[in-house]
Amino acid sequence: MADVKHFDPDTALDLAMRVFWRQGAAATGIQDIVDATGLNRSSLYATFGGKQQLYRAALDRYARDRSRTLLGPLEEDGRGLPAVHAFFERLVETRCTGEFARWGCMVSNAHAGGENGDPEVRAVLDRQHRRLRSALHAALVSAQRQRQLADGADPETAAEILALLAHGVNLRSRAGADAAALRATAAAAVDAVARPV
Amino acid sequence: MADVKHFDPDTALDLAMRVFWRQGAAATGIQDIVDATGLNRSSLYATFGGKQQLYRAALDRYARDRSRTLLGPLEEDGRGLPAVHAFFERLVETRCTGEFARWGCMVSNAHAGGENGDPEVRAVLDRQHRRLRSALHAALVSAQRQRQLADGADPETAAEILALLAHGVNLRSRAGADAAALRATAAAAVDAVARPV
DNA sequence: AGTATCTTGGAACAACCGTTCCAGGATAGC
DNA sequence: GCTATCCTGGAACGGTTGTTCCAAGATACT
Repeated sequence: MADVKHFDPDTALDLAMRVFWRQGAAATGIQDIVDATGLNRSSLYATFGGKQQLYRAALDRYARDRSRTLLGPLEEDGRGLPAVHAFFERLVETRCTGEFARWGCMVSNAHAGGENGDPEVRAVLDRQHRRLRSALHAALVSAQRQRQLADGADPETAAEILALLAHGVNLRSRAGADAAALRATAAAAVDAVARPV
Repeated sequence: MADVKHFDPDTALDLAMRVFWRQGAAATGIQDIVDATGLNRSSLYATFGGKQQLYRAALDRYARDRSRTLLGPLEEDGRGLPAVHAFFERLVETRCTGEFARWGCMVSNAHAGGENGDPEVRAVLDRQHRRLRSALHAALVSAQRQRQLADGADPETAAEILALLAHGVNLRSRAGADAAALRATAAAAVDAVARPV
């Protein structure tokens, strides 16, 4: 009965996540994880099971973190259109600072990379996309109820457009994009879909 | 004076491109290229120089092909807004058929993957994005000149929004997306940005 | 203190990575 | 038919991949 680890699995997962985030799953070796966490191979395998399972755990952790800080407020904000605007401002703000500016969004990266070959990874990706889409949809329906949308506007279509746009914003290579310009673009897009033909 | 290759470098590059497209650069081994092309390692290295240079050549070839069939018509179509609509219909159409449906767009994949660490790769990506953006911009300016846009519409912003949207459409993991729904979404987006506040 | 149980460090594994090398085959000019 | 030149096949390179194994260390209970 000496099942006390010499490290904190939670911090280790956090460090591992950062490596996968920066390099992608394919380009990351176990050695990189060992170097980053300071853990031993044995401990890694005993705790997380292997590279692929560790990547899954890291991606899941990232997705939940990101959902909490980005989607949570949108889901709880009942103001309608202003809530959507606030969401995109948060998105662009975080997108252009710190690790996001350098590495893009780990979920969006996984969407485009070979990582999505794994069904379990794909499940996380789908979950995240559905949650984004439905949060936007709910906010837009709320906006419609508060008469903030032009007559004939379709919350369904608008949510889909904005969800795709959010993915475009998240692309890694557009890291150098001007934050102010991106903010203006996103705001204009929200206004555009709110006042359709 | 026996500098006659026993194979066609062009077909070989095409086959290699398909492998890189499907698997990404990091997940593709030289062996995969050997299997796909039927060539020998020696011939590969003598002709293309190495893995990274081969990937660059493949990406460049893909980008040019795709530009020709997708962006070319947009650049030559002077109808304005209908040209933009036609572009997105072409985009969604190809996006939902054949290899594109299975593997996404090689350029968009590279945007999100570790591939864009290479400056030369990034150059190809930037070139492609600029061309997309400026083709959309030109078409929207033309639309404005033909009074197809609402007063106060900004072709600059609209082009940026639509370029981001195009990237979102191209994401690999959204492969199973319903073509008709995607078409409708894209069309609605074009109409939305054409008739702003 | 003794023992059982888990964790840790580090070596070792086979398989594969991108790349290089060289002998032998194929071709073109003489 | 000979020779010079390039191309091809395949072995081989050192390094790295993800994973496994085991002895040694650390802890908690009796």
